Amino acid sequence: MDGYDKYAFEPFAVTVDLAVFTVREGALHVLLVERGQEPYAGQWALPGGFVRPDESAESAARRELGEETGLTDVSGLHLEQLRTYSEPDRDPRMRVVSVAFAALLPDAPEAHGGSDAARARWTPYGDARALAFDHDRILADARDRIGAKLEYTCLATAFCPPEFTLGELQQVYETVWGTALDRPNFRRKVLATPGFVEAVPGAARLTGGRGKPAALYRAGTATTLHPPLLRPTPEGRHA
Amino acid sequence: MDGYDKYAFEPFAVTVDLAVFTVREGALHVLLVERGQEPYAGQWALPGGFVRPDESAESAARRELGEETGLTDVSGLHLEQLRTYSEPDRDPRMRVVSVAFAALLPDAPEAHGGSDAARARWTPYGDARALAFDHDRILADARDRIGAKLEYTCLATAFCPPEFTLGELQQVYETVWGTALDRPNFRRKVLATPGFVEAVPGAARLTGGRGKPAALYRAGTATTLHPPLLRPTPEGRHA
DNA sequence: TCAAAAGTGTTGTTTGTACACCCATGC
DNA sequence: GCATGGGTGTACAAACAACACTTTTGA
Repeated sequence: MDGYDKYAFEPFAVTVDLAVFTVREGALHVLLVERGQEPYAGQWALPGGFVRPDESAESAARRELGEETGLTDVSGLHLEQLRTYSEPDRDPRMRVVSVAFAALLPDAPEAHGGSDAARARWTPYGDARALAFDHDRILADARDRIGAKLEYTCLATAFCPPEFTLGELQQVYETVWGTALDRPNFRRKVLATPGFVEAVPGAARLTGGRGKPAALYRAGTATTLHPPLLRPTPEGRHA
Repeated sequence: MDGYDKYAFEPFAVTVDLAVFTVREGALHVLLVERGQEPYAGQWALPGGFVRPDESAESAARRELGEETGLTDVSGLHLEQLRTYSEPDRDPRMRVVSVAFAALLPDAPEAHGGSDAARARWTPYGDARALAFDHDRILADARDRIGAKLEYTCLATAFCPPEFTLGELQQVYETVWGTALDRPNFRRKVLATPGFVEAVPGAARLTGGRGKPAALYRAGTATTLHPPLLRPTPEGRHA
């Protein structure tokens, strides 16, 4: 920015909107809140709120995340800025610029209507439609981004509890991408990437009672995947 | 966002900042402007300006791009939202939230100090330091993003004129990544990706007089690269 | 005739993919 | 035993990387 011109300055409201995802029962879920006031009263929307004068958008997003999910410690959760939505007419009341974030949760703690949200609910991604404002668009963008980032980052571990099995990790990929993956190959690929996961020595977990107990892993220190873990081409992408 | 509370509403100024890149003489250049006013008077900064009440951040960015570069038609240029910078103290005067964009130009038309910019200048990326505000950070983020997107999108053609040779395209990759690529393999890879480039029938261009004339290509219709064109691992990345 | 840049061919290695198969547990 | 999910092996195919070689131009 440049040129400090008081007359060029126009007041904007700045908000954050959050697309909070989790994997539950093999399906991607997103956290929605029911609006209490007009406009869009009674409709579902992404959680969010105003950025306060003394905080950054990131701080505001993390604060809202705690308020909406009821989690006491959200410091370790994955929170990622998506993009900013600034169409002049996106809010009928006034000029509101919204910084959108995507958050990934290991498992779904039951949401409780927080602060200013009438009700909060985990909703299967496919059922989240006709949201308030431009939240349909934001949600779709968030999902695209998450899916793409699974390919070349270690993001998937953010969906898992501190200790997890490779089967659980694979389920994250399969759920977000909506495709089945070959287990042996997935396993090799993950283990061949240094820093993606590290074994928890000796530990094992029974997977719902049935089957052989699986070894446990923790998230590693790496953040990017080289080479990437490409999703099977759905026979219609370029290349 | 949720909860229409007049008291929660705080006025923010919203600006756009642009990291405008071009490849010139085998080096990555970025467009900088010299600040005329305090704060940071006399220092270099990224071009940008206030978002007007009736336009989106994208519109503002494109408007500024035209004003700063002096280009009459910026409609076809690549403009991409990076992220939003919202630290409370990033501007000493007041609360300013800035939406950052990266723009890619085919070749460097000489910049002329536009509207509110005292002077504008193309600067080699490495020489762009000690910029005003948090622009060092924004610029570094922009460069990282561009480099990463070359791997899995067709972005590189945005650095090229409407018709270009494969050698020119390869130079874009080499310049942004700072690594040499094997020409035969690069060529095969590009041509094997449907929609990346399409041949201009019959046309050829002499490359600075010397050497065999090269075939000309246009940007194709694809936007993503599958599989990606990974940069040589600099022996220190994960995996 | 040489340098420079475009373009083609070839070969060995790596990676990915699709399986078949064994292991440990609960019922 | 058998179903279920974890884990290993293997063989074929595709992709990648390195580099030798040919072609066409200007000087």
